Amino acid sequence: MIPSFYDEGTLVAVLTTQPLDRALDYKAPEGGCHLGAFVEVPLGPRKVLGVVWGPGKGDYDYAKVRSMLRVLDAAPMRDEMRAFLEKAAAYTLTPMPAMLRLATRAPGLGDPPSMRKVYRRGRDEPDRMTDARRRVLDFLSEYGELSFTLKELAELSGVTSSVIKGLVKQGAVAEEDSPRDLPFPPMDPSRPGKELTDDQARAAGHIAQAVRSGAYGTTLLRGVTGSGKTEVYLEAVAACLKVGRQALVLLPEIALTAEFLKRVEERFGARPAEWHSGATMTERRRIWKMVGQGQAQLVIGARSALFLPYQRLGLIVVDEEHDTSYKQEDGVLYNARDMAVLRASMLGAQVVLASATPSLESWANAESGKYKRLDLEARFGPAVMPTMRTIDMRAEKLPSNRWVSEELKRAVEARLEAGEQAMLFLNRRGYAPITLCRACGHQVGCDQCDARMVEHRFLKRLMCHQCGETKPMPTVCPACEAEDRMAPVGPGVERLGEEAVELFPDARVAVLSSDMYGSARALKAEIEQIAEGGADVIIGTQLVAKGHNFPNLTLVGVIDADLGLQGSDLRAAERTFQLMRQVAGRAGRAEKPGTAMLQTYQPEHPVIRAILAGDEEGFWRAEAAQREAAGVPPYGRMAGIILSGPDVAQVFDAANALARNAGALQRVGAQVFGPAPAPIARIRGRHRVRLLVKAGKGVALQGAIAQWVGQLRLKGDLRLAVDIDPQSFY
DNA sequence: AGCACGCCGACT
DNA sequence: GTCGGCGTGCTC
Repeated sequence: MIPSFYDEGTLVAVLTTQPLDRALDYKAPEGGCHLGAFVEVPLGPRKVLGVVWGPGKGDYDYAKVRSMLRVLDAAPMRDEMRAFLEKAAAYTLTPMPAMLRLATRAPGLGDPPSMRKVYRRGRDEPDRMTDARRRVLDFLSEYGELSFTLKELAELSGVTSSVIKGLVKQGAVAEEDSPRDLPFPPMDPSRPGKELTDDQARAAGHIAQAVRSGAYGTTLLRGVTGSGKTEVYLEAVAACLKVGRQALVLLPEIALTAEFLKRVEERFGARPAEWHSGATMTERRRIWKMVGQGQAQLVIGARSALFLPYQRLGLIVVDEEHDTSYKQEDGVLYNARDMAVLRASMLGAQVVLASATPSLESWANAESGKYKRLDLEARFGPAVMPTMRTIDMRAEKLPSNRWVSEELKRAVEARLEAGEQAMLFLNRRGYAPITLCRACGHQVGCDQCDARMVEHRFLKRLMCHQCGETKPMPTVCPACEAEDRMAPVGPGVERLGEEAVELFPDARVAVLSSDMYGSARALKAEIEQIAEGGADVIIGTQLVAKGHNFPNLTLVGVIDADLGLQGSDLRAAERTFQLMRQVAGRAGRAEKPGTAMLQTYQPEHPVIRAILAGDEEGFWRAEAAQREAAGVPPYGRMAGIILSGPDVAQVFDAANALARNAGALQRVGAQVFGPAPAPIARIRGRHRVRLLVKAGKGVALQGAIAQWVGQLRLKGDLRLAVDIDPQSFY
């Protein structure tokens, strides 16, 4: 049993956020410290953040052991959280300090509560009354005990701050210190939610019951768009709040919309804590501290909200669980969906994985009985699903630089006449994916990466989608120096927008792409404005497929349904299936029935056929059989090892050396493939080489990999990253 | 991550 | 002779 308190001078192991490979011993400070305490410790000439991780190891020259500087003013990290971080680190092969950094992503963690001055009605009357003074006092009387900041009060009562200062001096206005980080308003789980259908009520009841049991469990909640998934899991949230535990709803970053938050606020009568990348430092600190004190009952957030210091978490909802953005692709490589299940299992909490189109992993876990599965029927019966059909592009004779088939064009025109919205979906940002020299055939590439530069006419530049590098559009070919022969080839959403303007001259055309708006906030505002009728034809990329409601949208045209079917990615078919289903689900979400048209060169492809037939189970079964036969996830295990460095030969040498000495892997029956250039062989000037590891389902892969890569001494600027359960094969 | 130490080439 | 490049190792 580890003691939970250490007296002054005791030897204690402290884990810091510095990239050291283990915890360091320190002496407990004056007044002692708790296990899990957030502390400041000296490290060389610096002061760094750390957490008391356990008793000291005592294997370091005692004379050199230094004393901790201070215990920070934050609730100590709970045993459960420390154990979770350790397990997550072991699973993802992430060094502990990097793991700890994920859990301390809030500024001013150790600062004493930040205070600010607030003002309310004081006891005394001013010696002389003036118009301005009257306005201030009337305003304050009206709001009773409420207090305001100086700026608020001055603005709201229409005076300058000097008037208020004057009143403070005379005691007519009271000035007080109040903590800047306020608790979140309590949620009211007993407010009535939306009325549920029998089907929904049954599903909600199941999950609520599980939440009340206080045990771990995972439920896959499957339901098409409009089937009321959100209402159902909000009932589970209500049940969780009622038993006094905290709840977390994870969403893909882009789905964290004002519309969604409004629904939550309506359900619980107050705004939850919102944790997302756009949050200010002040907001982050407030959420981190309040979650830790149990004064934020409900958190709605993107994947990193999983690492907040919850005190008594009872439920984690992972909405759109199949979404690829749950997999962090740089830095710490973790899948928030899997980590949510891990954390819940350690806490005795429930997980709800919600999706219209679950990932094959979750589908298989439900099949095998690891997860419970609940299916929701569409609220208004099957009629709400759009009519879907393919347009065989092999039969189309489109002029060059045209991508909208005659049939799709006519369908859009029909919607415009009916005063409804149509969407053209193309998963390619920018104007044209290729910029080609008509004289010599040269394609403009990025100087730093092995990727083609994509023309963004909106930005008036070429952009590399790997590293974000931009350069001006060349007028002279960089290879053969021919003048004015550079031409855009292929469609991007911007170019499709131009075509739409020509095809539908009277329609208002809007192009929605993540790079066309300065901020996520501006983009969301634009999407909402369009959903309310601000455009007739919507041209969009991937991001429009994510959970936005367009009530007047009745037609979706998928310009290139084949994008993503090809390629070496083992999840390509699954992705295309999910994306097509979701895009199709955009149409006819409200009362109006919708149509989805898929332009394809492969109308016979099994994925396209499964989409058309609406035969989801059939698709999953076929895909599962294929993966099982190939021994790939979820029926086998995979890991990627990416070595990168500035010198190709050096990177390859290291990768070859690693591949040759794979004894640790062979002993567990795992296979190594490669080295091969990673699909994107160069990013930001660094060459990337990849090894793929494939193993059977029961293999203890992490241990073997750790042992294997541990033998490699990385020289110079060489980096090695292990990606357990790689999602993207790029 | 920072920062010091130290071992080789270009300069005063 | 000595200044400074950045490869290597250490921080309790």
